[in-house]
Order: sequence, then C-alpha cells, then structure tokens
Amino acid sequence: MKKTIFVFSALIVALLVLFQLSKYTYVSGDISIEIVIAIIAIVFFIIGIYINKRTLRKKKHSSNPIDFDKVEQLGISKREYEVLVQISKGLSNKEIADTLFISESTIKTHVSNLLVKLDAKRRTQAIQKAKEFQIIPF
Amino acid sequence: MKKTIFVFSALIVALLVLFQLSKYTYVSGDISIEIVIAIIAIVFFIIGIYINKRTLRKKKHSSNPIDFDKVEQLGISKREYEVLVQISKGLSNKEIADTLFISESTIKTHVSNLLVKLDAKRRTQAIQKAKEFQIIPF
DNA sequence: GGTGATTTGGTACTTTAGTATGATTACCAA
DNA sequence: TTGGTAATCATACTAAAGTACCAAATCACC
Repeated sequence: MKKTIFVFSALIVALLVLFQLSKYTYVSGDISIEIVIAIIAIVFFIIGIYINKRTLRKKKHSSNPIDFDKVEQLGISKREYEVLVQISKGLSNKEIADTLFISESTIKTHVSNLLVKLDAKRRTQAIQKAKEFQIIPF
Repeated sequence: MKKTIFVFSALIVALLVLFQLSKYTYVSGDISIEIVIAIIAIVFFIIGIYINKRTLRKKKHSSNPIDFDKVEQLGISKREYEVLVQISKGLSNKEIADTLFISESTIKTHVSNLLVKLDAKRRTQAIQKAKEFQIIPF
C-alpha cells in the first residue's frame, strides 16, 4: 500500500515537471516534443509493468489448473481418481476405505491399478507423478 | 489497494489531459500531436504489461521459498531433512539408504523421528505436512 | 440383451514401513 | 574433559502396503 502511493506520487511529480518543462521549452525550440514523447513512453512502460505485477500477484493463489484430460489419457477411472486424491492427502488404505464407505480390499485394488497406470512403485511415488502430471490439486 | 491504484491513475489521466489542453491553447488546430502522444503512451503501457508477463512466466518455475526457520523450529536435524526430501521424491527406505550411502536401519530411525516431529502417522502424511509448512520444494 | 469396463470384495501371500530398544562413534560447547 | 546431541547401525517385532488371482454385481453402450 505504501509502495503504491509512493510510486504513483513519484509519477505525478514527474508528470508535473514535464508539464512545466513543456511550457517553458515550447517557445525556444521544438526538440522538447520528442523528449516529452520519449519520457511519456518510458513512464507508461513502467506503469504497465507495475500494474501487471500487482494483478498477477493476486491471481497467484487462486490458480489451480487440474489436467483432467491427462487423467483420462492415463486411463484412470472416476473411483481410482478419488482414491488418488485421498492418497495425496496422506491417508492410509483403511482411512480411505472409511471415507469412501468401501472395504480396504477394494482400496488395495484401486491403489494397485493406480500404481500401474502412473508407472509408480509406491504410493509416495504415485503422489510425485500425479503432481508432475498436474492431476492433483496443489 | 485497488482503490489507491484507481485514484492515482485517474489523477495521472487528469494531469495528462491538462498537459494536452495546455498545448492545445498554444498550438491551436494541431490535434495530431496529442493523439500521437496518447497512442504512444497506450502502446508502451501495453508493451510494459506484455514484457512483464513474459519475465514472470520464466521465473515461475524457479520461485521456491523454503522456510528453513520452520525446519529448525520443528527440531529437524540436517540429516533428517535430507531424508525428508528424498521421501517426498517418492523413494523407498532402501533407495534413500543407497543414495545417502547409509544403512536402511538408519533411514528407518530418521523416518521415525521425522514422523514424530511432523506429527504424522505415515510418510505420505509427512509429505503433506511438510508441504503445508513449506519446508520442501514444490 | 449381450458385451466390455467399472466397481466392489475376498483370500493368500510378499514386501515395505514403522516401532522399540539398545549401542557405538563423533563432534561441539561448557 | 565431560555432557549433550546428532548420526550411525542392529535386532526383533508389529503394522501397513502392495501383488496375484479370482469372482460377482453394476452400468453404459450398441
């Protein structure tokens, strides 16, 4: 907030100086026009950079693009994907079974299938791969 | 924050208008100069936004703020932290033992200590917690 | 209405992970 | 020099994860 005020204040001062300069140099010569144009170009260039940085910083937290096409491409089914998400949360097979209201045997089947489809040896590696494929939220 | 930017932007625009008007009074009839300046300003503004977006996109992958203070705060030792990083890569205890040139027993000891310090029941949960604490690269 | 994929579940088994405990070495600071 | 901490390793055990194989119910699709 402080920074914003400072930067914009500086810009206003700069513009005022330009404004004054243009008044004085108008009579004496016509080189000032080019200089004024150049300075305005630079100033707005900087303004563009600054404002863009601000807006991008705000968007950073809400960006979570999950590649569902990749999920399909890997042949991961709906249920398997649900299990994958629970795995990435750090839950055990038993805990996943309880949250999805199915038996642990079924979870084991899903996990085994997931490991094959993600080409992973362990569930921790599956998490890593899923993150690389951008198919789990992070 | 948004308000501040808007207010100052409006002020700058107003000043520019004054600047344009003042010129208008001196050189009456010649509108083209003002238009040229305005266009240049807008063009460089857009260029600023564009270039900034490009540089930020490149930096996106290299931005990884790891909270080492948190690591200390949790009482995680140097070696334990190394093990934690390997765990998050999806390696097994045996594989970690091979990469760090120590026995699997030692890895198990480190892992057990890590689970206590991170308040986790499993290594997958430890990964999750470590991510929340921002102590591992992602 | 049959066909293929998904989901579910089980048994039996092997492997990996994690706990508990104890012990040795090394290093660093008081 | 001693006392604390980190790092190392081992044994023995329990728990969880993962594999292999099978089988039945469901569901979508033609």
